[in-house]
Amino acid sequence: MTEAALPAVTPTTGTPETPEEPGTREEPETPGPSEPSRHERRKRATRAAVRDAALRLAVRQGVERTTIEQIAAEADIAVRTFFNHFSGKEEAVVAAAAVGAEAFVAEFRSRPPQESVLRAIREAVLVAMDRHDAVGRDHIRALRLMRGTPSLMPQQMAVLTVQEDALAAAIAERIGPDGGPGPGRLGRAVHARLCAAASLAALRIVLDRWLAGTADSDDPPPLDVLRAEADAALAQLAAGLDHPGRPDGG
Amino acid sequence: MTEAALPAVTPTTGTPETPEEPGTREEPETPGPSEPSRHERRKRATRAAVRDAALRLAVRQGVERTTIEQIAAEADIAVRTFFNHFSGKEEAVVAAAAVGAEAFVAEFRSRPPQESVLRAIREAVLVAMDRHDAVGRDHIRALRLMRGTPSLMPQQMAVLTVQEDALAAAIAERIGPDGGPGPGRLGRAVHARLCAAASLAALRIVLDRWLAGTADSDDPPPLDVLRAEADAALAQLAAGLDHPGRPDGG
DNA sequence: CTGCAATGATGCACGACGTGCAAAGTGCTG
DNA sequence: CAGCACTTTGCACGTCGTGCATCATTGCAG
Repeated sequence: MTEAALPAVTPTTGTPETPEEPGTREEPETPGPSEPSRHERRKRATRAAVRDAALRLAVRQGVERTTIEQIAAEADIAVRTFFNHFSGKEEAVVAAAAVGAEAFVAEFRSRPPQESVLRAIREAVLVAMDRHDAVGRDHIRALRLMRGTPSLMPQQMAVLTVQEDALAAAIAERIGPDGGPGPGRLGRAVHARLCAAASLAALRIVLDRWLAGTADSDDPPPLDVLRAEADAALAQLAAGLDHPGRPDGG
Repeated sequence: MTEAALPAVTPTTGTPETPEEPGTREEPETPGPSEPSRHERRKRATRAAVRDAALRLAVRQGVERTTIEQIAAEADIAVRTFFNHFSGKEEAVVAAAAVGAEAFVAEFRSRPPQESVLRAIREAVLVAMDRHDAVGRDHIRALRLMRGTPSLMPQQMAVLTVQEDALAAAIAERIGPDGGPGPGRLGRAVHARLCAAASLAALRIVLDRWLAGTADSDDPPPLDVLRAEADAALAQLAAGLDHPGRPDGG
């Protein structure tokens, strides 16, 4: 399981956004039109540092015993700055869960256009899972933290909603403009969002079950079980919830 | 639209749980085994009073400008007591959204056993919507508050999760024990939860769209549009997301 | 290079929030 | 009635959240 394994509910204990040391990196002469300014990059780096510090502390000592002051100290910022980035510690802890989701949506966008929506989602999920096979202890601990801390649940669900937005937008583009063969009685936007929401819910459910089945072991759980269940749940959505076991035909 | 119209995202501005005046109600000689104790009834009444006060104040002046002290005063309790019931003001405001959901699940449970899962859900939704046809101004205001206040979203999603639990349990009972004809490649529990989560997501999405379409009007929105879209979305889940427009056959 | 505007970080103040604890009030049982 | 369980309450106090002004960094124009 990797950072990009599943949207939303998959935190990372490392950061792909390495905080930049001022002055230690060679600067391009002129930033390209789509390249973030230094301001923007520093801001993102600070945010990532805070997010990762929050998760580290929460894994180490539990969310309830983690204070914002500790997070700020760990990230080497002022407490006041913490609130420039997050509304509270739960949001910071959970923010790590969002890290891999952009890659998942990008993978979905790059699927061949002839694949059906749910087929493309299924493939994107499998690709994301296959990206790395290493399952680290720290990673499992973070997942378990998320699952075992009720106070994190609202923010986890909120993160899921943001990702639902992104996936729905990608699906809407895939379906194409209204008037096409697409969504039948539902409008395109509703259909896209329905696919996104249902798929993400399926992934959430499957991940939760998988983690539940591994609660008492320090060993990395069998990833192929998770992979198979995710695929089966998505296939079920494709084929129809009133038709259990039906081949999805997608 | 009524209290029981849709699960989770439908608040009420009145309370079906009338706070009891101590000493003004005749007591049965002995509480039955399933009848709540007075302790329990008082606790529930307090909770309902707080919840309703929170929603009233939030509708009146906005969530951000509503303090816990105001809510406590409005509900005539101590601030300390507020925290015996809710973790924060957002949870209190959103708690009203959960009021009608038990009735919806009960309606689902009472559907004829030969109906498919999604058919039973569809029928329960339609029954719940038809229970009352009056759409009050206060009610629409509450719905719009929920939609227009980002800080409420995590707690709204959390409420949805609780109701997903309840609906999934009901669905699992309906499906029957594992080993039956039921869920195919997915286990019974996963299938039940998948149905619950996807259905509730559909209702959430449809309600959101409906409210978006009524944002600029004080008039009650056309309820039959909401009814039709909810039914169409659930039918789509029944028939398969990769088969837009397919009759659901359920 | 200098000046200026924009932006993020920071210190500070202070009201609001969240929690533990003990006391008071209420309800139930024997 | 006494004892016990449960809910509410007052209080203390650390933590949190926000507004505001200042500082530091960055990017741009002249």
